[in-house]
Amino acid sequence: MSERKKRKPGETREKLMSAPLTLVGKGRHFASLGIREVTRQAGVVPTSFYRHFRNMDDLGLQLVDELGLVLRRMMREARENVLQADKLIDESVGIFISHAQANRSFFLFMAQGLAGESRAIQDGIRSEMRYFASELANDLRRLKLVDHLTDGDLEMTCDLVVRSVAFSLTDLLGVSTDDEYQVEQIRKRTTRFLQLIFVGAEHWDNRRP
Amino acid sequence: MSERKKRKPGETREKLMSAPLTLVGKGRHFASLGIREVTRQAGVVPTSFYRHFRNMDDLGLQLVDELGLVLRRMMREARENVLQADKLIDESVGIFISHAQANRSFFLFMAQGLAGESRAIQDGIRSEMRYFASELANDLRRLKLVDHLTDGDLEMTCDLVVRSVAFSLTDLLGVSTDDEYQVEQIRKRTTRFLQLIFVGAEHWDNRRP
DNA sequence: ATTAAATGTGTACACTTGTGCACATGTTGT
DNA sequence: ACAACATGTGCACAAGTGTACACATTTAAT
Repeated sequence: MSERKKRKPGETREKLMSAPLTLVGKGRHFASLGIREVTRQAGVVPTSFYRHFRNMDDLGLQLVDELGLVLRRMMREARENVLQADKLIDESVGIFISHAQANRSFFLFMAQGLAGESRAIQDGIRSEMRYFASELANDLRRLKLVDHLTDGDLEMTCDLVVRSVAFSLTDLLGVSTDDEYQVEQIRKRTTRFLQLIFVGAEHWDNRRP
Repeated sequence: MSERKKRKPGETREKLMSAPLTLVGKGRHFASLGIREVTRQAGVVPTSFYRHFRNMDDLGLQLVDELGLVLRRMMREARENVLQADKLIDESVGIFISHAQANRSFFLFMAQGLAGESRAIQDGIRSEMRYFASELANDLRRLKLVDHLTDGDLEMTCDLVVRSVAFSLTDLLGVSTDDEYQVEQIRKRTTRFLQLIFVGAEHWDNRRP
C-alpha cells in the first residue's frame, strides 16, 4: 500500500535541510516556517521530519553548523588569493561578495538568525562570527601588517571589520544579484568602510598613552 | 448581548500596536506573529484587528513610524547633553544604551525588521537609519569637528558609525538589562569601535591624493 | 538468514489560523 | 434629535498546524 520512494540514505535529511533555505531564498523568514511547510517543500511526508530533527530550532542549529563550513571555504579562498598586501581589502571584499551571491540563501539565513527567535541559533551564528574575526586577526599578524597593535586591539579591529562586512551583507541580500550597479555600489562602500577602519588602526596607539 | 467594554477612542489601536512589542520582548519574532495571537495579547476580539490594520505588515509599518519618533527623541537628548567635544563618544554611547534598555522591545523589533520578512518594513527601518546617519553628519559639521572631510566621506563615516552602533544593539539586546558587567563590556567595546572609526576619519584624507 | 534498528508512509485528532458577515454600541456632524 | 459613520463583538467555516500511532520498507549486524 505504501509507495515508498527509493532514496539514497540521508537524502531526505538533505532535502529537509535545504528546504528552509529555499523558502528563505524566496523571501520567507525562518522563524515563520513550520514543519509541515518545510516537509512539503522537501517533498516528504510531515512525520518524516521527526526522524531527523526534534523541531525547527534543531534543524536551524544544524544549518548553523553547515554555515560554518561555508564561511571556512570562503576564508580559505581569500587566503589563497590575497597575494599583495595593498590589494588585500579589494580582493577580500570581492571574494566575500561572490560567495554571498553564490550562497545567497545561506547568508540570508545567517542575517535572519542574528536577530532570530531561537537564542541557540543566535549564539551559534555569533560564535561563527567571532571565530571568523579571530582567524582574520591571526592572518593579519602573520602577514606582519599590524605590528603596533595590542592583541586585544587587533581583535577589536577585526571584530569591527567582520561586523561591518556582515552589515553590508544585508545590503547585498536586499538587491537582485544581477543589478550590477547596486552591487558595485555596495562593493565600493564596503571597501571604503574597511579602508577607514584600517586607517584608524594604523594610527590607533597614538590615542593610548 | 454583546458586552462591549468601554474604551477610550484609539485605545484598541494602541493596544494592538503594543501587543506585538510585548510579544517580541518575550522572545518571539515579529515574522512569526499572527493576527489572532496579537489580538489575544491585546485583549481584543480578532476581527477588531481589521478596523485598524489591513494585515500584520501594515501594523509593522506603523510601528516603524513610531520607531522613528523614538530615535528622534534619542537624538535630541544626545544633542542636549553633549557639552564638551572630547566626551562626545562616551556620552552618546551612554545615552544610546539607556534608550535601548528603556525601549527594549522597540529596538528588538528594529533589529528583527532589518532582516525581516516584509521588504517594506526592511526599507522603512533602513531609511530611518540613513536619516539618523545624515543628522549625525550635520551635527558633526556644525560642531566643527570634521573640517577636512568631503561631504561624501563624512556621510560614509557616519553611516559606518550608525551601523556599528546598530550591531552593538543586537549584543545589548541579547543580555539581561541588569547584567551590569555585560552591559559595561558592550559599552566599552562600542566606545572603542567609534573611537577607532573617528581616528580613521581624522587621518582619512591622507589616503586620497 | 534472521533480527534489530533506522527510515519512510498514511491516518487521525485536537487546535489554531485568517477572514467574512451580521449586528450592537459608541461618536460625530448637522 | 437624528443620521452617518467608526469601532467593537460574536459566530462561522474552511484551511492549515503539530504530533502521536501503527505499519511498511530498507539497511546493518549477527
